[in-house]
Amino acid sequence: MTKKTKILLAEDDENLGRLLHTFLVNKGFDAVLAENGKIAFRLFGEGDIDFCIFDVMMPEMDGFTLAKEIRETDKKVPILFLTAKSMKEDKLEGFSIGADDYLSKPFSMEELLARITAILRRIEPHTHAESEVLTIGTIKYEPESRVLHLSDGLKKLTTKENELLHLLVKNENEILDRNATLRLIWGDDNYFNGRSMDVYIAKLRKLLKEDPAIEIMNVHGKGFKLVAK
Amino acid sequence: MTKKTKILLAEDDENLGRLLHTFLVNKGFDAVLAENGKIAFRLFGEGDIDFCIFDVMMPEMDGFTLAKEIRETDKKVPILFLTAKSMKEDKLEGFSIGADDYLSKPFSMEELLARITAILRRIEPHTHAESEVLTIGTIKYEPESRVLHLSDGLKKLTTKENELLHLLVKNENEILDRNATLRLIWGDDNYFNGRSMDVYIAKLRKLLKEDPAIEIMNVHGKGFKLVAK
DNA sequence: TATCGCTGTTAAAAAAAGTTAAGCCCCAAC
DNA sequence: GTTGGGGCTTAACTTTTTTTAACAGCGATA
Repeated sequence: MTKKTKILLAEDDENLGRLLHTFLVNKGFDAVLAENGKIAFRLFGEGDIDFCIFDVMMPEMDGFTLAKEIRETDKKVPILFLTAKSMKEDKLEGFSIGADDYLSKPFSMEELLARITAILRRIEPHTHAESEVLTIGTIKYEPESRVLHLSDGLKKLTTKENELLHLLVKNENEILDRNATLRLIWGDDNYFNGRSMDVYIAKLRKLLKEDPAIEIMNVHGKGFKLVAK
Repeated sequence: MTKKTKILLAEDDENLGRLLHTFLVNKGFDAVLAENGKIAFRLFGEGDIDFCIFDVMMPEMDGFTLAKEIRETDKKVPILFLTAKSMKEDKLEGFSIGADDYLSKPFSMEELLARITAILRRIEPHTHAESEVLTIGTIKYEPESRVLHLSDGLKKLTTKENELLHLLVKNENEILDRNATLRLIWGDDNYFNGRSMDVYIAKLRKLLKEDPAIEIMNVHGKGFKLVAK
């Protein structure tokens, strides 16, 4: 049994939001509805989102800004924008951010479904995570169940350990921006959260120490980078 | 080891061109710089180009004409345009030709890099990890893991040491422009960053001292040049 | 050769990150 | 309601990395 595709839906119009949510759940998706961009960003940080549908115009944080923030730490998750009308400017801006598709209101539910399935089909099959098992060097890691397979048994990670490690692994060999990570996991990139993050980096290094090929390296003033030779 | 992505860069502004070229090479791409559209077109005919970045306004042959010519024989190679300012007309014309993205000057290097990787991700599943081992004289150097193999053991380089050395090695026997390097690594070519760079040059000289054939020589008023006799 | 800007070098200061432990808060068990 | 443990944050201290300062030497140019 494969895991359901989890869709993050950001729509401020209450009626449309509920309608979409119900439709998606009916079609077999696991959908979460956020009423504005800020809430959506927080939800993205928590859950394991497979797909995004963002209304462009929303209060608090618009769809484009939201997408930009998310792209700081996740370069792959598909994003589909909903625009109020056929706006060429918006389309251009959206595609440059890394949008996967567009839908101009009004649209039919069937059309939306067609776009979603089309995007999901052309993405690597393993991307819709079905209790995925990742590999860090020689160590197995299951982000869903927050378990690390160490030589002396299983290690159950805490929420923060898991969120940080998952981000590092997803961005393997790339710099994980310090402030973007803080905003995503801690909600704010202030000094103390930064120190907290450093403490977690130390924890993770200790856990991953058993494979000497794994290194969480610091990039001074920028962030951290996970490399496994 | 995977083949590097070869980028054709057409930019008539010499400073920007070199900066872009250096940046792209530093980021692990195989980049070729053309100073106008005609030269770029000839280069495209010779090498097998994986990616194009064209300035819209250039002498001899502008970016759009160049793209049209190339699209005659190649419908797939990604093309990213650089526009002088946010020009809506140009954007529309470019997309109709088959542009993949746009960037309006001024833009940040990081933004450019983000766009390129976003497009490459769409085109083909791409492998980023390539653990290259470079050689400076008799000294082995691994820029990815920031390690220098010295006679008295491994030396882990700091972020800045590594960035600077990597640039020097990639430009071996060529002058590494002082200001371009400063903008690339330090983000700004002001006086203090310049002094900081000089300090790092001194550090690197000390590290590489064990091979007398290696020299980081100064080119007064221009920059530095790494030579290994 | 006098001068001024550029570079070489070392040391001190400042900023960022590594580490360990103490403190706090929430929640569940008693 | 109290207690205790787990998880996270804050604190304190250390180390590393980077920047700034200070001074000496060098190079081009008048």
